[in-house]
Amino acid sequence: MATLKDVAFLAQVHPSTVSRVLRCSENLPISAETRQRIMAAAIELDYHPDQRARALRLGKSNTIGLIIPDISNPFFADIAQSIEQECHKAGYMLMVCVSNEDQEKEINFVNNLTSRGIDGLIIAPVQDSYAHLVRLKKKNYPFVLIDRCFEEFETNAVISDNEASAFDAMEHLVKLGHRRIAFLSGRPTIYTIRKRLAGYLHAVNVYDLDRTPELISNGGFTFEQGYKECLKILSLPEPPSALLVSGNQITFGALRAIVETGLKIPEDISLIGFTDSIVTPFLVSPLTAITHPLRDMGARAFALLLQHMNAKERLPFSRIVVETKMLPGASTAPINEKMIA
Amino acid sequence: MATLKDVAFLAQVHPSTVSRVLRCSENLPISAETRQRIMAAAIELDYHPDQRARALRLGKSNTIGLIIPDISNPFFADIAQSIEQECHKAGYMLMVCVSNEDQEKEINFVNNLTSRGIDGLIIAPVQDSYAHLVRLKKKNYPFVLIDRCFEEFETNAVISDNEASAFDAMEHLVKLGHRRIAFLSGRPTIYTIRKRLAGYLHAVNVYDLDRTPELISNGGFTFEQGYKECLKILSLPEPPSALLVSGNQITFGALRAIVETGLKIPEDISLIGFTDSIVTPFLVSPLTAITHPLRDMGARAFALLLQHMNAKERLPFSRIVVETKMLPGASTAPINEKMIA
DNA sequence: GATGAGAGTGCAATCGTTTGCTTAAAAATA
DNA sequence: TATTTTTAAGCAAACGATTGCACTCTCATC
Repeated sequence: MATLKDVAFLAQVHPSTVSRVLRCSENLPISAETRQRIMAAAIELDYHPDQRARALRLGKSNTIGLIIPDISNPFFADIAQSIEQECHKAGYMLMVCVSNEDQEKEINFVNNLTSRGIDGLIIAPVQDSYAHLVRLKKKNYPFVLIDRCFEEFETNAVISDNEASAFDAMEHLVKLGHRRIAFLSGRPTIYTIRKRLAGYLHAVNVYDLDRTPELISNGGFTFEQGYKECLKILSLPEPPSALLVSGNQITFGALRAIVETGLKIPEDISLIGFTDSIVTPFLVSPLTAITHPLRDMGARAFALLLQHMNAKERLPFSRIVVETKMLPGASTAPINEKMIA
Repeated sequence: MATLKDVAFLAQVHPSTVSRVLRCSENLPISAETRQRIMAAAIELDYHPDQRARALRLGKSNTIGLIIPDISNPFFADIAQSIEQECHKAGYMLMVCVSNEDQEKEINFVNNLTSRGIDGLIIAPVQDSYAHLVRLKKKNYPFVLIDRCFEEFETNAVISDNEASAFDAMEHLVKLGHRRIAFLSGRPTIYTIRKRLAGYLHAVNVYDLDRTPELISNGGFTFEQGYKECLKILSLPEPPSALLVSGNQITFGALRAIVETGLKIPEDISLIGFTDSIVTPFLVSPLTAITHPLRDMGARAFALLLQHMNAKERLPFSRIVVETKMLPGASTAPINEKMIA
C-alpha cells in the first residue's frame, strides 16, 4: 500500500504538500507544475489515503454502524438496504453487524464500533438490557433505535404503531365472526411483541373474546419455532379459528404447520401475519399481511442520525412513529359453522 | 472516550504500562498492586482501546469486508449471515457493503475497505470489469470471490455448478415432454447467468428443443424486471409450456406474471426456479427449486480467506465448487395436449 | 563488595494523515 | 534599493496504541 510518504518521495516534495494538494481543491498556493507532478505520482502508485490514520487524526470516519438481530429476515434486510443507500448518498459507509438476538454480541458490537471511531449508530436492540445504551447516551454518542425501543429510556427512535395495527387486525377478524383467535409471536421482552400483544389483549377485552391462555404463544423468532408453536396450537382440544402471527419467519413457519396439518386457508383457519415479504400474494393462500414502510423507516432513521451527528449542541430526542398498512389478501374469511363445533 | 493516557494518569503510571497490563495476560513482570490499580482505573473510565489507532500501529484490524450486490435478496442475505457467524467465531468483525449491481460502487468499496486496513475481502462481483481486482491481486491482498467468478482471471472463489444444474433442470422438463422452454434471467455478463444459459443451450442442443430466440430473456435481477419479462414471454404467439427462471427475485416476479395472466401451475405451465427462499414450498404451487448450500458457501469462503490471510507466503488459489440441489415441488408436470395446440 | 540477574517501569519511536506555524524565495511596493 | 507582501513549500506536533530498549532498583551469588 502506497503512503503519502511514498508519493511525496516520488514527486520530490514533502508529504504535507501532497496531502494539501490531494485534499484542498481550490485556492491553494501551489505551482501548477508541482501539482501536476504530485497528481501523476499519486496515480502512478495507486495511492489511497489510509482511512484509519485519517479517522484517527480527524476524529471522524464517515462511517456509521448498523446493528440488527437477523439479516436473513427480509424485514431487517430491507431496512439495511435502505439505510445503506441513504448512507451512500450522503457519502457515508455503512458497517452492518448481526447480533443474532444475542445481547452479549450486541454489547460487543457497540463497544467495538464506537472504539473504531464510527460516527453514529443505528440499532434494532435485542432488549435484554440497555446499560450499554445508557453509557452511549452519557457519552453523547449519536444513535437511533429502529423498530424497537424502550418505554422507560428516552432515545431517538423510529418505530411503528404496533399496538394499533394488532388491534385493527383483530377487529378485522372479529368482524368476520372469529372469537377464538390465537396470537403467535417471538419473545415478549421485545418492544414490538409487547405492543402487538397489548393490541391483541385490548381487542380480546373490548370484544370479550375467548381468553384461553394457550392461545397466546411466544416461542421465538425463527421459522422452526413458528412451525412448532403453531403445531402445538393447532392440536389444542379446541383449536382457534383464526391466527394472528407476529413476524416474517414465524409466519412462514406457521404456514408450514397449517399446510402439513392439512388445513385449508381460509376455509378452515384464517391467518393474518405481520410480514413484509414480497411473496405474500403468491402463497398457497394470498396472505392478509400487516406491512411496514421499511424503506421509509430506514431513510428516516438515517436522516435523524445525520441530524444528531451534525448538531453542534445536544438536540432533543425524537421518536418517529410510522404507520403500518394492512395488505388485503385472501387468507381471512367469515367463520363457518363447523369451526365452532 | 477515555484513552490510554487517561487511564495511565488515573493509575499514576506510564501509558505503556497500561497497554502492557491490558494486553499481556501472563508472565508480565508487574506488581500485583500496580496491575490492580490499572485495572480499576480502566473499568472506572470505561476504557476501550481505540481500534483505529490499534489497527494503524499493528497493521491488522481483525475485520473483513463483504461486498454483495443486493442484501434484500435472501440469496445474498443468507450468505452474509453465515459469513458473519463464521467471522464472529474467529474473532473477526464483518463489514457488509452493498454494491447494488453498480460497478462504480463496488470499485469504491474495494478502495475504501482496503484503505481502512481491512484484513481480507469476500466479493460477489458485479462483473462489468475487474481491473480493480487485478490490482488487489497484485498487491497480494487476500480476497475470495463468491457465487460469481471470472473464467479468464485466476482467483480464490467459491461457486456452484450452475451449468450442470441448469442442464439437469432442463432434462427434468424434457422428460415430462416439454420442448418449448423459456429461460428467464438477469444480465448475461454475470458468471452464474452465463453458465446457466450454457446449461440451457446445451440441453436445447442435446434434445433438439425449440430454439425461438424470444424464449431467452435477460432483463435484469429485480422482481419488477422478472415480472415484465415474463409477461412478455407469456404473450408470445406461441408461449412456452415451461419456464426456467434464474434468480430469487425474478422467480417471484415471474410468479406474479403467471398468476395475473390467470395461468395455473403446473397445469398450464411448468416452472423451475433458481431460488433459495424458505417459502417455496408454500407458494400457490409448491415450487420445484434449484437451491444452493448457502451457509456452506459462506463458511467455506471465510475459511479460505482466513487461510490466505494467515499464510506466511503466497498460497495457490483455490476454486471451490459446491453442488446445488433440486428441491422437488409440484410446479412441474407432464405437458398436456392443449398446450401443444 | 563487586557483579549479575531479574523485576518493575519509563522513554521514545512508530503507524499514516493532517494542519498551524515557519521559512525561503520571488514579486510587488515604497 | 530597502521593505513588505505574496507565493510556495517544509517542519513538527498531534491523533491513540504498541513495543524495543533503557533505566533503576533489589537481591543473590561468587
